[in-house]
Amino acid sequence: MQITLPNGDVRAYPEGTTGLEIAKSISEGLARVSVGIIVNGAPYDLSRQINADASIKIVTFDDDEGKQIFWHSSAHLMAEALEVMYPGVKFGIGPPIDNGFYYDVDLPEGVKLSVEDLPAIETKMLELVKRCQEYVRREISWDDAVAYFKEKGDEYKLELLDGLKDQEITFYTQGGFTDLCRGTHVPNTGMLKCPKLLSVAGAYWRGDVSRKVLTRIYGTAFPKKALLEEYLTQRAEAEKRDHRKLGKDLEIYLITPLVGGGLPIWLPNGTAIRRRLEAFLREEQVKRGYQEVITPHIGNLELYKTSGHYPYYADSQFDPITVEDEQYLLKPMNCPHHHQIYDSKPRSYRDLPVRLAEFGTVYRYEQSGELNGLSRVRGFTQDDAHIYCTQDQLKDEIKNVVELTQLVFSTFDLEVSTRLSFRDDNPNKYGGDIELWDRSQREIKEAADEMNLDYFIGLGEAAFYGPKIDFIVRDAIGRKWQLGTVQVDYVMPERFNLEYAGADNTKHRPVIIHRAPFGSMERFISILIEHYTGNFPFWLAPLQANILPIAEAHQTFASDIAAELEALGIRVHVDLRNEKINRKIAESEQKKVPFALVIGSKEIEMDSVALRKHGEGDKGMVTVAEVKELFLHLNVPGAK
RNA sequence: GCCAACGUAGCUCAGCUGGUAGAGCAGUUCAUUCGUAAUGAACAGGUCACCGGUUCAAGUCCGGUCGUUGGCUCCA
Repeated sequence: MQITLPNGDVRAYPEGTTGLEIAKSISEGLARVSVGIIVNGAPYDLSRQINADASIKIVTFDDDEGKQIFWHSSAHLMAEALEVMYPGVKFGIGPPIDNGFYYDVDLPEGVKLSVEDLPAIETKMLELVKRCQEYVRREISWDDAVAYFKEKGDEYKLELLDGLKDQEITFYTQGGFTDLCRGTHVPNTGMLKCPKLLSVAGAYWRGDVSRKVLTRIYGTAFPKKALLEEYLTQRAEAEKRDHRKLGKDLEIYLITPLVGGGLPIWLPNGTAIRRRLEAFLREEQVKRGYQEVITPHIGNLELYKTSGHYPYYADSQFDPITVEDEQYLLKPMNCPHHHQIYDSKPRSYRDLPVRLAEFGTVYRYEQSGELNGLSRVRGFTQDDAHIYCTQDQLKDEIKNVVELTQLVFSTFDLEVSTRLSFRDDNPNKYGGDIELWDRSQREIKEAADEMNLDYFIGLGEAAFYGPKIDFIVRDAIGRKWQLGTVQVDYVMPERFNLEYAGADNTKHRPVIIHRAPFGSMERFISILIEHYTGNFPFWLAPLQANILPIAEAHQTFASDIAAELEALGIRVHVDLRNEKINRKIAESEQKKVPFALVIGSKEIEMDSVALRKHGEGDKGMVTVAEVKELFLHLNVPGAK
């Protein structure tokens, strides 16, 4: 048979040759590190025979597919260790994930597992690694598979088998452990040299709140110790970037139990950053024809009944407040208020698009277990806007807001992934006509294609009133967060009976675009803190320069320079403390202030400052005029 | 909300198998007037998250509450 290699070479092998034999024929070294083989796009075990012409790719841990195989096998290895240590343990699912694997297990009655138990399990895993047990694949009939797990008493695997009738069932066995598994696996446990178990968590069986909570054990594994150590170091480094730590160190925000969980208080430094961001976006919005509005923090419940948000999202709203027999809701979103503004006077097609923007603070009841620093809170401010336009204007308007969103992300050099969030086929989750949905999804996709967006489609991720384009980033420890969003809405115009007079002198429905480039100021800033490791660019830094006189004799000159810079709108501080210059510099660096201006007798003589850039050190003497020029140049959004 | 872990001074942390709380930094005061990452000394600072229980004795053991963290579920 003819085997085509990734580089295009075609080689002849006898029928029934295994992946491992092909690997060996290429090189012994490759055979030693390969974990699987992709045959015509499908992953195969190396031990499995190939019986027809095929294109193949041998994968190692260095390939993404290889990592998945490696970690999936590691999950089985951990399962085997658990079965030895906790006889009677039952297994749910144990897949590979981004940086490792997990296995959901139901431990025997009375057994509780905590992180302290993980080292012992690791030790057992290492013992199994040393045995170099082969992973043996076996095709089995559905009935035999059911019989096996009935005998074993594992109702979770039986439930999984229920969903696999009429499909090929495979078992994998390594050592004494057999699992229902599609594969693929590494040849033997000996390859999984450096396993590391990381954490324990509860997880509902099949993600269903009404079902049993299983114990989920997270782990990872590497073929070399150096790789494991590198990974662990990276994790430790990432923790230092955590916005909750830096937010405290740099006095950006505060959360106190007395105010309430998820209700961040913006400290002066955080407020400075936030105001700069707002000013940046305001300016861009003015250029693009937005009008700014302000709406109250509560609204009559009827408003949200009209919009459909209540009771649709009742579970995640604070309970209504009753005032003089009327019920009010703490504002969970700004849109209905803006619709009232649109509807407050007759609109002509000549007025459209109407673009209403607001930094609007909203309140949502998030479950206590979900609260997370600034990323997930109960009170937050959206950089919200609603664009009311005609059908003809829609696609251009989508493009405009996507362009604005991209400007925002590029200004901060943020790497985002773009998701087109469409509906799935669960009719209960969505409102409005299916034709309108199809139309808006089509329009979003066309706009995205015409803009050459690099996107993926998320089915079931749409809002109840329409599809979205969502921009997603990762935080320091790899969790994904949605930031910006662009949403097309045909439902609210109907619900609020919004109209405009067309050129034909009849009433028409506008289309609404909801959009928020930052998403929430809180979450966006949490990401920025981590993205910059707290080293904010000059234009955003709460304090932009520390002015450091060396001794008392230099204080007047230092204060004069401070006043000159402040007059230019630069945020400076003069360190008049009776401290040595070394300490003043050290503290300025620790607080991550972009510049320090050291002032001594030499500088005064030359009408200069000694410029020190954060993280880079002494830049030498620079005249006061040059400093002003530099700072003004750096003090604009996106400047570097 | 659910599962698990954690909660000691403003911050970072120590406190062995229960015997009555300790360090560094920050703060205050004094001395020092200093040239590119922390000058020295003294002082002050804690109902050991909160409530209850066991015990002669609880920061330490047990239970509950609150909060935080890692996940799950949810996210307009």
